[in-house]
Amino acid sequence: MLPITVFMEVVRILYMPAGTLGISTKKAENFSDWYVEVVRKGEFMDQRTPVRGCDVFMPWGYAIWEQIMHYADALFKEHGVQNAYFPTLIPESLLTKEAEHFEGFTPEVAWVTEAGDEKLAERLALRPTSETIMYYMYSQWIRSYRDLPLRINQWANVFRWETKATRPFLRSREFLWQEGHTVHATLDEANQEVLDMLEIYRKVAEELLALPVIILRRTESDKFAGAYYTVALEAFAAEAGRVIQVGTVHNLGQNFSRAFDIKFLDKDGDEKYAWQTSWGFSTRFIGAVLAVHGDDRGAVLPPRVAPVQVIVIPIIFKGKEEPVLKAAREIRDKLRRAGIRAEMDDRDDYTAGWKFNHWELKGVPLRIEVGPRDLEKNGVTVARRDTGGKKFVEMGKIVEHTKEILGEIQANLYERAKKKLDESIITVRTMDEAKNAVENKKIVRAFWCGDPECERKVKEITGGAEIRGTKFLEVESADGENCLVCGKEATHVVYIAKSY
RNA sequence: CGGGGCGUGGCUCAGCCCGGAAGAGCGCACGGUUCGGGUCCGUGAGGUCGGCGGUUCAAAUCCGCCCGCCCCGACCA
Repeated sequence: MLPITVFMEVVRILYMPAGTLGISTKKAENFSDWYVEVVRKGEFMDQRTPVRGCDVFMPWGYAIWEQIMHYADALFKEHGVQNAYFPTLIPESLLTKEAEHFEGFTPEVAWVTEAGDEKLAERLALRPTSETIMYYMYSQWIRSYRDLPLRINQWANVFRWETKATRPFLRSREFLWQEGHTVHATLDEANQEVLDMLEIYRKVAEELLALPVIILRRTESDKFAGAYYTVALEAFAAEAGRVIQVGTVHNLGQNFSRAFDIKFLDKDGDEKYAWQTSWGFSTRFIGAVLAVHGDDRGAVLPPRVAPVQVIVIPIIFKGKEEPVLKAAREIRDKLRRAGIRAEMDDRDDYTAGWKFNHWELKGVPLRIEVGPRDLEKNGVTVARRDTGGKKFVEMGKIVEHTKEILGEIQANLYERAKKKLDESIITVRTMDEAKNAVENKKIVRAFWCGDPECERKVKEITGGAEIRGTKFLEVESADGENCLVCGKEATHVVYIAKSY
């Protein structure tokens, strides 16, 4: 049984024309090419648009975003967050109000300068983020401590006019995201909000998307422009040796409330500036899912986020169509009634083998093959995407079995990625070791004195890797250790990696 | 912004050096055949050869300028 399967697989690969069908690049050999191919052949995104970096989220890619929105939105609302929508256009005078914020964003802001024949009196920015427009409104809404906490989220598009080459989902000029903006009476509350949001983001990453993350507090030089401090969640594309920031939570302190005059009358009768947080994740999450879980056959979607969890494929033989189609339809319907997102591919212009490959490219977690041979034995063949394993399942146990396997796949994808992440973190004490580890696609764990000059040297010496920050939820001690750059007493345990 | 490479049907590319009727594979349409890992056969549609200018009887091919894209550097929420 096994040797025949292996033999067939070898034959299949040998005769597969290069570059036309399936994924022609190996993930481990050329990650960048592999990634772009997965995105395109899986029909997640189309970059052949008239404006570079403003790409199309195709139905299959957008459906994943819908799943993410659905899941996260429920958690937000449970936490007391309300959705609203603010304008896309932000006048320059508003964007410049918080100096550090503006300086950070100005290199990548796209501007509207004309309308009809008229040149605008003031140019308008296509929002790169919405702190300024939202806080302009907040200052008009907030008067008393009774108005707090205020928690508003918006699902929106934003523009960041990157000069650098774009990568589908991971870096583009227009993308979709959610941005939450909260206002609190005290710093303690704002700090607690940061913790609460990190936990929600962790759930989205780890529990929905099966993406293990490291949660790091950004260095001063790397924090959000205008923030008091920034914490980010990093996923890890092992084959690329790069971390992917999939979510970020900022404690804004009072920087924006002072710039935008967000004041409230507190219980004690004193007028005070508010404490704020903002947090966001974007469609980059989708890129991280593809990059982390995908394999040499295409995308591998975690069941909880897969738009289609089970694809039922009837194996049609001439003259025997009816029983097979009928059984396939019944199985699909039964799965749907059990709350499973199931579809049937009964197109008669594609062969079964073609469909297997097609749905594997798209990353559907489970495939159920219904053919005459299966029906004779009163069952179906079930193939899982993560391991490639096939199994015969009796007709009466399909729903139960499907539920079980989908759960196993979800867990397996997380465990697999978690193992790769953990094994990739290497503690080093010298720059030579750090450089070497980065070149070997590792995440460096090292000790640092806190000097920005040493931070700059890390990037220079490693050829682009940066200090991504220190662990936020757990304290790691640097006692007795020395800075990997200057050798002085270390004060931080930091993580260093190349990133997307 | 500096260095290198590339622009030819939807996709991947050949043709260019050495000027002489725009090609292949895949995809697409139609007909048949097949369907348990990208079936096979036939017919067909589809291209301002990135743009402008020059040389020439004749330019995808040679020359100049411009535009776009990719890679390597510098910069970067």
